[in-house]
Amino acid sequence: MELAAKYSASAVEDKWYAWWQDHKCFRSVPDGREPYTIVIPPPNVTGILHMGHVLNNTLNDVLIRKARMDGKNACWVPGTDHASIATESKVVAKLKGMGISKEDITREEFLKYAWEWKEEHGGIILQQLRKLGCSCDWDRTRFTMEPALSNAVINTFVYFYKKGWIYKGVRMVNWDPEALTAVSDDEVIHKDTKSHFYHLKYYISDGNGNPTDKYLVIATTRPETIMADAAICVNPADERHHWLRGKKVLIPLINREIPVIEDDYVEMDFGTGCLKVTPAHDVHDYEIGLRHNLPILEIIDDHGKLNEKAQILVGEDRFVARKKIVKLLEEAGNLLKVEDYTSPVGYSERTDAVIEPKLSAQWFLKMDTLAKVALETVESGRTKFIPEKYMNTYRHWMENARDWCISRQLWWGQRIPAWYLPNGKFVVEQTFEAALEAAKAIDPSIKPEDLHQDEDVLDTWFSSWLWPISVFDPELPGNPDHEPNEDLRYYYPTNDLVTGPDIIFFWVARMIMAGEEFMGKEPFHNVYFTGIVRDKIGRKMSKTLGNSPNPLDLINTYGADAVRIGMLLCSSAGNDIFYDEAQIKQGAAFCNKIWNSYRLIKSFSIDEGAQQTAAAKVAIKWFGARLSETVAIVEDHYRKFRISDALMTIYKLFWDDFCSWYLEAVKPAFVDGKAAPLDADTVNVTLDYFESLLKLIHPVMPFISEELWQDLAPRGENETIMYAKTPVSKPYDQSVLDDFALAAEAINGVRGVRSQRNIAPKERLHLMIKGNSFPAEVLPLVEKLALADVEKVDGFGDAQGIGFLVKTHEMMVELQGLVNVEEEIEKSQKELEHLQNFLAGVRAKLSNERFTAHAPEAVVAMERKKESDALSKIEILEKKINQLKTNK
RNA sequence: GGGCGGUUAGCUCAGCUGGUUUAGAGCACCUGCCUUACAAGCAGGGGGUCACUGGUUCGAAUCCAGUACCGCCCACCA
Repeated sequence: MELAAKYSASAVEDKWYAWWQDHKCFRSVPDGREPYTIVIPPPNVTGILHMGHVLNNTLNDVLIRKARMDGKNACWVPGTDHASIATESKVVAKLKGMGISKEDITREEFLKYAWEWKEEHGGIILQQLRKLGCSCDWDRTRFTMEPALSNAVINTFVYFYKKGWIYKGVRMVNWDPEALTAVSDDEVIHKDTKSHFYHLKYYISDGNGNPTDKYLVIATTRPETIMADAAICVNPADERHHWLRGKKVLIPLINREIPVIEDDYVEMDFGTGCLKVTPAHDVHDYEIGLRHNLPILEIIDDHGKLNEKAQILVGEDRFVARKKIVKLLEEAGNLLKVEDYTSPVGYSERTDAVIEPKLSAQWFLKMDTLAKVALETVESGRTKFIPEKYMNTYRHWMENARDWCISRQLWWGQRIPAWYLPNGKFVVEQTFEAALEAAKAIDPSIKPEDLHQDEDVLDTWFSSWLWPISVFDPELPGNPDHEPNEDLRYYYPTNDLVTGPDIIFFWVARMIMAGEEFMGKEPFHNVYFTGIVRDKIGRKMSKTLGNSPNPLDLINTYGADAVRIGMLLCSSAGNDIFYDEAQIKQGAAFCNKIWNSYRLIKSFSIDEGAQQTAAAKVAIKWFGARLSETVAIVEDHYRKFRISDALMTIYKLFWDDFCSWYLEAVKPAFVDGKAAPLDADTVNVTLDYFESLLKLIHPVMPFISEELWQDLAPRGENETIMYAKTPVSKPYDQSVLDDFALAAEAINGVRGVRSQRNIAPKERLHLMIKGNSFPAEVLPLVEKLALADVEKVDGFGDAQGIGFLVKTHEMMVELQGLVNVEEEIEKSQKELEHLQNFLAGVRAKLSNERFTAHAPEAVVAMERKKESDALSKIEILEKKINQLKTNK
């Protein structure tokens, strides 16, 4: 293979991804090996890849590839989520564009459009994941609304219904007037919203529906709902309002008479102490209404518009109505004052519409037992959260979990398997046939056409909570008699789940509930929470802000490996990611570095007769130890899910240790303008080291590592780095590392002199090392990399030069006639001063009896070592300064 | 309103079961180099009283308390 000077990713990446797929490298089937399993957090089926996906799936892919190279049977199950609200709203929008309103077509027609949309856009994101390099077992691709998984959802519903945990009830729910559906409490986002506090006069009725001149004042943020008032409520202990007992008041503008009631709920010192009670449009008012048997009058319709029961402003949107009614109230003299007021208002997570509390019949799943069990799963440590801080959040939610509203007034999703009889009773069964039979048991005269299925579908999360089970064996959930199939037995529980903390309740908690309920076992051992990807200035990436780059563009420009590196570099667990393209550029630069180091290695030629240089020998010994040391560190990082640190450790090993030190040490000299051949051992060891590095980096940079690994040596037809074994850390000699560190410091010293004195890199220098204690075996390395003749001397005599200390080894680069002695003295004096200060600090510590008495021996010994080291350095410096002064 | 987490170099973060040469990394920055693997590079260099205040301790970035900001989660006082 001819290698260009620059690495170009795109051809390489497409080639190897296709090769991996052709060779079934991602495929996993149960066997005798230990399994390692991840299920993908299923992206929305019609979604497109965004930076959050890139982060998440890169992490997943790193983990799965690492496990694969560790010899495990790695299985990453991909798939998509039908995402009921998100997808339905996209389809509704598309139909709107075609001039079709959802209300004008039938459920069947709508679903036809929806499936068409799904076929058209579905799975795009899975194609995009391939560009990223994700090694999913595509043969296992699942979709939450495919027949088998839908069936699992229905079974689950019936199972819980028959267990008595699912019930239908009329409740105040969170109504999204835009999506026209109820949403769960968790899908409501409370945002502090500026509004006004309107103080309104309600006149006391004379008993015949006519106003007297007495009035009370209420304060409300929602004057448009006064027409639905059922009472005015005060706290029974509030003496200010005792005169109102038994009185009736008139609703402004419409003059409907309502009673004054008393309830502890009312805060005396909030507002005016008088609360207007509107049971149909406020949760708390609804509760009060129940306690006091108040009538419920709904004046806002599903679209958030006032209906005819409002009597006035009929057909107006609730916010328009608010403005208009304020004017009307003012004209009528009922508006006392208006205050600015900020209060939390609920918004729909999906549509951002202001949630309207609305009374409606919904299906609920009881949470008490499920939550209790799922809390124990995490508290016992059977499932660990990384970072741990999410435990607290989780516990709090689990301890306060409210019943889960699982019905949605949508069409895209699994339809609730409840069938109503004409008399209003209903039956819950898996199929229509079973429902008919059950119905006949209630009323033998029932005919098929008498049964009417519930119009609602189930919450998306009611299907995705089964994901870690249903992707393997959809028959199991809700089917207690079913024996788990081989896949489920082998792959479940999965190992790690990588996901965002924003869906800890929606998804993570509920998967744990379902896992415990149906499998009696946690669905995963570790949950790694990523941060949220933000832009450089900390804003959440969003389509509307337009601050989200298209990952595919980035992959095309920089390559998938570079994009992966860029995302990982700044992603410590649980911290938000501040995305910056510069990091991806850094990734691309790293690819190029790797590429070019390989170009160098490839250019090595072997001469069987050549002797291994002493420098090469030292370097080989050192890098072997360094590799082992680093591999151990990397393994530790992986164990702790510190992926970003693992990457940085490998990055530095590759760039600094291997390229800047090792390769510089072994690379051939130039003779007659040509690189001299090397001995076989050096070349072979270098190839070995390089291969180890490729294997280390492969989980993070799958493409370039495969490309170079394939070229590095002849490979078999089906061989791939994907299944090569992770390098292992072997025992190593610490003194080898220490000696090398000394050599490196000496080399840096010489380079520093060069830099200060502007001495050309190719000019050979003379380095003198005083005494004989400097390790002799690393001297050849110093000679080569410092480009200096190294000489051990007893003393520098009257040689002139620039001196420096490496630990306690005194060295001098001889520069006859080029040295300013004054400067040298000054420099040494400065260093001496610094050391003396340091020594003073150490001695202060050591002379403190309480320190020597209390501190552990090792710590005291360390301080003594510091003291003696400093002393000997000081001695050397003092002598040197004297010498310089004498020579002057 | 309740809870959780954070505040360390220009930026992003390590370090936090207290002591390892008077604080580390990557990027950015500055200086000099197109030196036959790589200018997406090489060599050298500058930069932080570890948010603030107090406490515990022989010793605190690290433990405790308080303060100030920042972020997140939960919670519909109308």
